[in-house]
Amino acid sequence: MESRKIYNRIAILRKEKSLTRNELADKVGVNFQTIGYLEREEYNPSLDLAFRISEVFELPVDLIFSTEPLTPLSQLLTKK
Amino acid sequence: MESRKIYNRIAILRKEKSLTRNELADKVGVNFQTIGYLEREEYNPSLDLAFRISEVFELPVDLIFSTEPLTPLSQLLTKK
DNA sequence: AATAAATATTGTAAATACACAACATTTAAT
DNA sequence: ATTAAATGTTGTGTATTTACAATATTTATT
Repeated sequence: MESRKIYNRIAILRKEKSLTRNELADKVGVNFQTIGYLEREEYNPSLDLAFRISEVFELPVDLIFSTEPLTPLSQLLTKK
Repeated sequence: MESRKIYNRIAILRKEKSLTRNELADKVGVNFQTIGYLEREEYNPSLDLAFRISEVFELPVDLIFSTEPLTPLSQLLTKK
């Protein structure tokens, strides 16, 4: 199908919680190197993995992942 | 990682719009048989495909897909 | 500056997603 | 009841996701 690249906020969200990739990987249930691949956006997560990450961060999938390059989360909070 | 099964509302949403699988497949940009696989939940879509479907239906990913078996959408609209 | 911890890179292998084809079955329309 | 359209089933092939290992590089800590 020629899959589009999906952008994500994993690295920022992980740092907000002061987690290492290893720690996040444990919570999510994947290899720590998989977190690396995702943060570098070298490949897209499966839908299940996206959901696992969304559960760990307690945020909807659409807030963490996007088909468009991501602006900093803080920017989303400003009035306009 | 042992991927969990993801449930979805594709069939209902498609029927609400009176689309055939072929028509939905065209909009989404996949083979019509892929829509079949997804509706039967025989495999999970990639994250990109989930986003494409979410774009076609103009609904967030989390409303269409879930790690839990899905209740009818109508039920979501009732007070309680 | 030396060390340790974290992250990046490269490579191999397995599982899953997706395309596509051919045929069977079900559903809808006349 | 026929026919046509839609959906299901089975199978093969390719691409992508993930695991894991080994080593290199970067960043933090002392």
